[in-house]
Amino acid sequence: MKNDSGFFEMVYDVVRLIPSGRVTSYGAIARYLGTAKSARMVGWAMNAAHALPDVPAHRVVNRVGVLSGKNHFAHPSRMQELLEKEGVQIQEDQVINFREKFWDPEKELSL
DNA sequence: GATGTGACTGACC
DNA sequence: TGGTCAGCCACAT
Repeated sequence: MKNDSGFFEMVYDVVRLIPSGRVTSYGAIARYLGTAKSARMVGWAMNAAHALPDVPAHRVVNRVGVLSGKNHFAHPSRMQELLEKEGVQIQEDQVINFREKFWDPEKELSL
């Protein structure tokens, strides 16, 4: 990963590595990429990731586990649907046991 | 080339 | 304990 193709590509690579049934935060990805203070950019990248088929943007939520970006999907309920299908329980647009489901690239990829 | 905006986060009051 | 403010960087206009 970490293609020099661009910031977005790096983001996509990380997001693609998120295992099913797990979720991560924009900040975690940003930090992994070295742009911790630019978590917004990750969100921005996700917006563009919308065009890509293999980028599970629904597994990316904000730091408290809220589906902040669900509104950007074709159907807002789609994000929750996909997550629940993968075993992630959602309530009030928020991931239940977010701490348990949380997938930290820095930790999981052991770098 | 300057200005505005955003799927966030951490710090401060 | 909870709401508000500012920073941050890439992309579009």
